[in-house]
Amino acid sequence: MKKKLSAIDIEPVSHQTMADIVELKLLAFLKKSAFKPGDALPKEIELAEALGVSRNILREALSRLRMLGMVDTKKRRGMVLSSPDILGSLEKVMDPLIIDESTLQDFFELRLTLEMGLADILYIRKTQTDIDELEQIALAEKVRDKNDVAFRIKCEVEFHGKIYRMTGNDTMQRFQTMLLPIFGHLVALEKKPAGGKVTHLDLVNLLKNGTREDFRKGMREHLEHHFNRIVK
Amino acid sequence: MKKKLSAIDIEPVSHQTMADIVELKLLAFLKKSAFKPGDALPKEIELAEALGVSRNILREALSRLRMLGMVDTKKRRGMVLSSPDILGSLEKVMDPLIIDESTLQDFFELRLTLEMGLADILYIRKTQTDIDELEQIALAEKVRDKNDVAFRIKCEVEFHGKIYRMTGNDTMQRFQTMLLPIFGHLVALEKKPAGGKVTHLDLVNLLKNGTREDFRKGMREHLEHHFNRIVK
DNA sequence: TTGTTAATTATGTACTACATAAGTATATTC
DNA sequence: GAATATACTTATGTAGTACATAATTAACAA
Repeated sequence: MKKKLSAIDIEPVSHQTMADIVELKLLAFLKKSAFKPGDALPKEIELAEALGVSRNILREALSRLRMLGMVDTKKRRGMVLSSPDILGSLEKVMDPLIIDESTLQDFFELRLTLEMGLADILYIRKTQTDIDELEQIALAEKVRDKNDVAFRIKCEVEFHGKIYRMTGNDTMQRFQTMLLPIFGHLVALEKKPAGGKVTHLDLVNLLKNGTREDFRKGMREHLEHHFNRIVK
Repeated sequence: MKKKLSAIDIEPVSHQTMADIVELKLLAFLKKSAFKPGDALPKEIELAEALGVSRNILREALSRLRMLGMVDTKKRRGMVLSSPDILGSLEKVMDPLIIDESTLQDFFELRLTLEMGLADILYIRKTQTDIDELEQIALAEKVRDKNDVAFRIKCEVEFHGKIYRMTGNDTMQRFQTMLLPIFGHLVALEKKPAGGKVTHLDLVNLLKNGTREDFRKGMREHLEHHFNRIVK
């Protein structure tokens, strides 16, 4: 899905700032030095002197690492390396209005790909309790007018969200939650509601009685109209 | 895959720093104010005054947004909003040694899920040229000793990497590249090589002559020993 | 041992000063 | 008067100093 945004596709000269360089050096330092989460790091003044920059600059770089969750600082105690919150930074920039079109499309496809690949893990981890809950969600959809757009979207989010939760994979679930706005943004551009032939309730029944591949085929048909958006 | 790392699973008091707050305010400001990429932003001093913080703090927050690729700054010209490099920040923290065990496992599963879901997009976008190239890669594997670990890993990376490229989805491809170290890290812990029954060459043939579902089943068997790692 | 107080110290914040690069205006030349 | 050269202006980039704040340690008292 490469897309040239301008006729002159040339990279501007990289004017790296000191903070950029220090950031990279710190990242390399942390990874290379075999620090483990919890290990204490040198204090700011020492680092600044070692790097030959002002404390200001060092703090700009550290501030970035702090945002990534790579280091944790407390007063007097100093800095310690910590396990970064991988998806945290992703969540911050996930805004359909800011992300460019082609990347949006990429994430749309990524989401569909995940949805099609879920069956395997789902059939390893699914429990009767989960299936019952999923059925409740699917049943709840029928009580209201299907022309109520907000309600329909809410049902979609709830149902597919539950499926992701059923994988027992927190990261996957968070990832899906992040992709929701993008999905909504793109789908909102569509003309008509266009639900697939296979309903949520059908999927629940497949999950109950069908094989992994039955479920996957059902999911594919359920998502059919989304796949139609993908161009060659 | 939730996992308690310590007996005392309690969240430490959140002592937000000014930079944290300013960062959040800026993010909200940028998203809410309906800025579009390319739009000029207020200058540092004005922003600092408006927020009631020193220029130092503001710059720490701005530095974070710059790292995310959300804003771009040039001297004298000021700051402009830009389309962030979504995966850029992810790449920085993707280090198997730093990420905690349960998240590593999550990403491992995420990768398998993607791999199983690829068939759909692959069958939309595949071209004869791509299939030929993939076949070349698969054929090249047979010329060398299969006990050469480094070579085997190289083949794996090349083959699966090519498949991701064939989706035409840059984001997906970058994502997969990021996941490679994690995959390697976890697989390195395994005792024996343990290749699946379905070889790369088999997959190529399925791609040539088989249906989407044929290919997917082949992929499943190819990854079978990885799926065995997934516990209930 | 427990609780209180004081000293210590590394991070957090503010402010000032100046360097640098990129526009803008002015002057010079033909 | 148009083109070039020069000086000026301005917003970001970097450095340095000063002090506030909170957490740790040490000393002391109950």
